[in-house]
Amino acid sequence: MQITRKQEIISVAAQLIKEKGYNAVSMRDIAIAMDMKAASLYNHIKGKQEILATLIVNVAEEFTNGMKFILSEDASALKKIEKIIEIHIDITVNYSENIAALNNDWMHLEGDALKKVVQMRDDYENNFRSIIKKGITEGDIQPKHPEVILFSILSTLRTLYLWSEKRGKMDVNILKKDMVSVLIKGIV
Amino acid sequence: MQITRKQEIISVAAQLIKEKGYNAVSMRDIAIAMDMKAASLYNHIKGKQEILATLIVNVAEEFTNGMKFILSEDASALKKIEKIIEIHIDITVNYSENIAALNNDWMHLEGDALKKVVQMRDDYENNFRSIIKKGITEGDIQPKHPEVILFSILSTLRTLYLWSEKRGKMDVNILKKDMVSVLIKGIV
DNA sequence: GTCTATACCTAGATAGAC
DNA sequence: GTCTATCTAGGTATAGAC
Repeated sequence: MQITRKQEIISVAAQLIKEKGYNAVSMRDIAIAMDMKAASLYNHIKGKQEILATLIVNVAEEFTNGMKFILSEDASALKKIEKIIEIHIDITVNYSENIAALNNDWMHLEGDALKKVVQMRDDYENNFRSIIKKGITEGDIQPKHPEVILFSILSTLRTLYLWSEKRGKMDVNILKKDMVSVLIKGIV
Repeated sequence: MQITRKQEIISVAAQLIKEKGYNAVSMRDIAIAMDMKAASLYNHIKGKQEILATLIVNVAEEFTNGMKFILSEDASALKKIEKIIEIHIDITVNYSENIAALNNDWMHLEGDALKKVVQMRDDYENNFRSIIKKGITEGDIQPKHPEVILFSILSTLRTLYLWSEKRGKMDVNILKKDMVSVLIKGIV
């Protein structure tokens, strides 16, 4: 698997989009970072939208596949939540720029890509919510409002990408262990 | 305190910026939402930057004042963290659009406003970090990596604004109670 | 205080030479 | 595959009439 010029462009663009947001990055900015002219980009990609759609759909599918795997396993609700946390950390390590785009620029997607991503996101949240509710009825999880639990865990996991710089300083497995502990058992 | 036309413009712009982001909202968009022409906006504001700076600096100062109050109080680290959670919820209820701008568009600030906001943010995080560390040395808080604790709580609190629509369905005090419980004691 | 008109710039994208 | 040149649309902002 060698890197194509197209992948290179998308990768360079991803960095810029993570830092400034989709609308603040121009095709000329991307071209400068690639050391070429903006017009030349169009020999490799159809347009700016294709970059955004590729970044977001790719990582959204990672999460969807991860959730599919978790649902297929026979485990307690609590174990499944732990697994969700670990999957988020793993995906964040490999796709931090894509996650930034997914979090911050999904609303700038157009057409079918927008519909698809919104649908995947809804499905993901619904599956997560069901696992939490199951954990509550089974007595493994505190009977707090499920939305509060869902939201507090998910908001932490979704913004993990902001840590991608600091990540080098901390081993991924230690991060997983501490993060699982803090999110599940709290801090006291 | 009657609402000036300037405040009205900033308020209308804040809604749009929350939904689409600063760079995706044009002066023409704001003018249409105000039912006037773009040129007329300039009789009330200096430019688009002023809108962003007002939104972000105002809410950043709320957090700074909240933290100042907490630091002045004589309470345990754990009580102070509870208070921080409550303050975030209170500010989110009143400034959800401003928080969206602070979270997503702070990097589009220019000049002194940018410097000021970044400084306030750093100070806030440092104060929060110190409280967590104090709680750990005093034995009130689990000896997990302080950055993990800081990050997991703060990321949840910072994205609370995404709940502003659902908020109506849930009483603020119940939300506070559950959120404090989930973030402090965990979910098990 | 709002309007029309417009200046000036930068955006995404295409055409066609090399 | 990359370039120069260019098109068209839309951006922020100003000038000046009313």
